[in-house]
Amino acid sequence: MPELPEVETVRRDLEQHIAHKKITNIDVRYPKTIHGNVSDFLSLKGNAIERCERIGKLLFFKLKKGEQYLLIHLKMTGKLLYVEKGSVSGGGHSLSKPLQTVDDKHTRVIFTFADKSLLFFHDLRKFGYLKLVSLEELEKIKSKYGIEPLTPHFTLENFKRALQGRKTSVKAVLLNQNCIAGIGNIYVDEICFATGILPSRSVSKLSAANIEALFHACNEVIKKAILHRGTSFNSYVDGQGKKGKFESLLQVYRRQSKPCLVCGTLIQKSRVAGRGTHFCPKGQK
DNA sequence: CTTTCTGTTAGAAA
DNA sequence: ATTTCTAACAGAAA
Repeated sequence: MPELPEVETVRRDLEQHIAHKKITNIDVRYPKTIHGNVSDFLSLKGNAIERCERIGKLLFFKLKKGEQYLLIHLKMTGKLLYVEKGSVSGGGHSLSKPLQTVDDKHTRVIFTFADKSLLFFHDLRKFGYLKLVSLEELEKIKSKYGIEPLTPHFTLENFKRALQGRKTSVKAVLLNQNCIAGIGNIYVDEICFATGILPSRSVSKLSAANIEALFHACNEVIKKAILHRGTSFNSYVDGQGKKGKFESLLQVYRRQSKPCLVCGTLIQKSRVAGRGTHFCPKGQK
């Protein structure tokens, strides 16, 4: 679930549910999920979450005390699930719908808040991490991120600059978080499809019009995906059990061997920038 | 059974 | 400096 629209959806939900809550307990089931010193991490007990923020695909919670920040990266399979007080106990039926998404086996960390609500960090593949950092460390991390769609810095001028002098493919640049932040493998294919540009095309061979089209498609595709709460294959489910709705709106991703929704030509799949890549051989050049 | 693939990215190798 | 490849891990699919 982990591209910008999905992480933003999670951020908004968490902001609603856990902002201003005091952390009363932390259960670290899998210590390697915590980057840095685990004992230091446990010092979060007694602190409170002030607000939930995000840059690119990285979530971070500002803490009330100590100018500290809790970074959370979901990587491939990380999920954050908020569960209301009472929903989790007993193994009952009526109130336990969220429980179905919290299979205990892959739960790595559990936060308990003062009102007895819970936040589960669940991560099958164990690539995701939680890390406590200072403001200084946070700023250093943020400074490495490229421009992000739908933010004030994401201007056509800056977009051109981000692509300037690159010798690699369009796909590699759009996936490079240091150039452009937040785009992952699903949306990069969707953006390329929307612009009629092959993901494998060299950035150096793009026309001015191509660059402008890509710039607009980044904003439009990401905006639309956020509107639909992202794409869920098996991923994000909120406290009410709602999944993302963008999957049915995907134009090319995972549509190999199916007819192009524009021209009917069969969508092809290949490997570009080391990733599975979907495109229409007729509509994309 | 084995092999390949999967939404990410840090770090090594080229 | 930039680009490409691999490893980290688990499980589904072929």
